[in-house]
Amino acid sequence: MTKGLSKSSMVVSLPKITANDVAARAGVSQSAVSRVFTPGASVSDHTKEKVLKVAMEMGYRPNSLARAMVSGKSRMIGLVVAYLQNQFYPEAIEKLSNAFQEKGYHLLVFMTSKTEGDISHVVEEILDYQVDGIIAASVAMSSDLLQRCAAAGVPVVSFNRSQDDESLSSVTSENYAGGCKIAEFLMQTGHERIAYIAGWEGASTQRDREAGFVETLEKAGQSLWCRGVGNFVMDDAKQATRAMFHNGLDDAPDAIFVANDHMAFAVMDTLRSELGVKVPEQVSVVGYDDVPAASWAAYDLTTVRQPTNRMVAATLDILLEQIESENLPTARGQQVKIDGPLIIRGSTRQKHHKGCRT
Amino acid sequence: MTKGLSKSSMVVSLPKITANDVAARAGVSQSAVSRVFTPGASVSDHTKEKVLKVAMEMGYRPNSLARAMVSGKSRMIGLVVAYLQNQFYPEAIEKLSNAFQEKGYHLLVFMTSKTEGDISHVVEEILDYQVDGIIAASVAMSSDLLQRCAAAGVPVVSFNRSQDDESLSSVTSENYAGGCKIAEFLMQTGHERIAYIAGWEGASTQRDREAGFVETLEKAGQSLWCRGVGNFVMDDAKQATRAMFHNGLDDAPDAIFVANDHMAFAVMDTLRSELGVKVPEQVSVVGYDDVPAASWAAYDLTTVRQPTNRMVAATLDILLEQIESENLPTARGQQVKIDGPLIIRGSTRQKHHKGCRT
DNA sequence: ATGAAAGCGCTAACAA
DNA sequence: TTGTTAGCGCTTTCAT
Repeated sequence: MTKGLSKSSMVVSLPKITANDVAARAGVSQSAVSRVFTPGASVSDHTKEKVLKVAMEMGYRPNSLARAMVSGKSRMIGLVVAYLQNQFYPEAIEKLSNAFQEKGYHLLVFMTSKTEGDISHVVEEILDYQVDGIIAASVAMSSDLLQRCAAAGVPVVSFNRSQDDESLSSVTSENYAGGCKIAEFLMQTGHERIAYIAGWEGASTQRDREAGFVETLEKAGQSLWCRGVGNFVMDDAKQATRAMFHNGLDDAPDAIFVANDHMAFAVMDTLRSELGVKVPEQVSVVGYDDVPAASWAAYDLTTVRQPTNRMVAATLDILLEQIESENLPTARGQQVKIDGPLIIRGSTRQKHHKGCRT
Repeated sequence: MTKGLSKSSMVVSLPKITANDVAARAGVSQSAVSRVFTPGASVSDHTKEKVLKVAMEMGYRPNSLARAMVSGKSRMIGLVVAYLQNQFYPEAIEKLSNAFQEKGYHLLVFMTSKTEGDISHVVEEILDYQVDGIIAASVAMSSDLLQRCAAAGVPVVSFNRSQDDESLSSVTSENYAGGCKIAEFLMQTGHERIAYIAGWEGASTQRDREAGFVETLEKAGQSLWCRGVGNFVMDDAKQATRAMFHNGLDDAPDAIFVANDHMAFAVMDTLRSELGVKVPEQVSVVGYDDVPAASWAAYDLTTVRQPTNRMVAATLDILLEQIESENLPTARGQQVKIDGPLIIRGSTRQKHHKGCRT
């Protein structure tokens, strides 16, 4: 034990084993050791064996940071995310993390508020860590931020948000089409006073869902009965719901499309427990995302599924392709939109019940 | 633009600005630049200003990895986590991430399954990244794994799991006391056939909650009416619920304590929608955690709150103290247990209704 | 196939 | 206060 005394006085001896130590004990050069741990390198089976044996004995593992420094690849992906209350994000993070882990990458997580300044601050910090790529989950990247990332040679994918900026790659579901599907379904099932509760109006997902929804309604000669804003948070959604039923059922909607499931739960709670309105008998509710809770019996929510698996796969593809091709960040990003099905459950009534609103 | 041509042929010119570049332009030494960006270093206001100005112009930011290499501090914390479906974890992660971020640390996330082998694999990978500390959220760290971490000088805190191993620091709520509180409450409110649905039996939280619960019951001369195992997952909890009501209400419990909220939701869903059993009129349900959904009107679940804020604060304290004190990992860890209140809501009946089980 | 040597970008003595 | 000088642990030419 005493032989391990570190040179810096006599404090502790935490034997950080380096490639050098292994090399010495194995009787080879340090570069030989490096090559043994470098996938496609040229080493004889003999040295490989020898080195591996010694390395095992000494508990040696290559230092990722040192490797990152010299190779320029940290095998870390920065994930920027704002809000984990909405179940959609934990689910996505879990899948993203697993997918990237399988490829030897790991996620460095950065929480941020939605304020512009905070985001840019966070992105700077991310870049400091020399991440190989960035996933911006539901946060808006300003153009200058994208510039900074491009300048640093770090590809960015926007997850569950798109942007006009054509240089930004993004992965979303077909939000416009999803909105259409819901409108069609509600009209087919005989709803005549169809309302919408919007998410945060700065979000592309919100805009696209609403556009598809409203335009489909109008194309069929039906216009939106009323509209509220929930900003993707429960409290605002509740407020919007109360406003819609302010005069009881008389001029209230007979169907509400809520811009995401998370708010839809709050809407249903308010309807049933606070206002005493029956779902779906008196009003149908539709959400968006198909988060796990949407299928829980207490809500049994009709919704459009966001296919997280495929969204994650697309994100992985885009990012890895850009990372692995040595090319400069192409000025053109990919905009991937993935179609998701309407999942019909019990929060919407199925039949046409004209005037049947006891 | 042409002046930026990189030496390596004529591919791209991604001008990675280094401290050297800044130094050159500012007419100072590279170490001067370093000092400007090192909190407690000695630099004259004059050079500081000059350097800062040039750095700004060139868009220079210190490379965290290089800094980590030489300083031995990466300012990254490895977070190992297994399961994000349970809302408790996203909430905890969000708070942990924010708390550490404020202190200049960031979380490197590693998802893992609960299998022993997978965990050790993941921990090795974490260590490769030279993290300054590890948070194990609801994953069991074997003794040899702890050894490895200790050997690497990396402190570990177990979050929401404790362990007999005294060398491991852990942060949990007062699970035993929580179990007691629930037993007392259920007895006070006149329940006489009290059941328990367990979590995964390998978890300390599960064991402690059950022990407190059952022992309190027994101390009052009441024994557990029946018991099922839900393993902390919804499907198993549903199965356990069905088993308990297999013969209708005759020999069924009049109260169920479910080891966490996540399972309690599944239990309530099964009870109400599948078995047609009324909550709380026919059976009271209690959970544990007080995750956001527990307060949603659809569940309105009586539960014991795990004080995440304080648990996170404790985790931060323990980890930072160990990181910042240069001491060798003390063989003794801290076991912090934080008390949480019983939150009484509508999933339990309040009054004694002997025999009133219509 | 292997070793020697040159850094990656930075911090931390050590002088001056 | 400042510049000079060593490295941190590794990958990667370049010789051999």
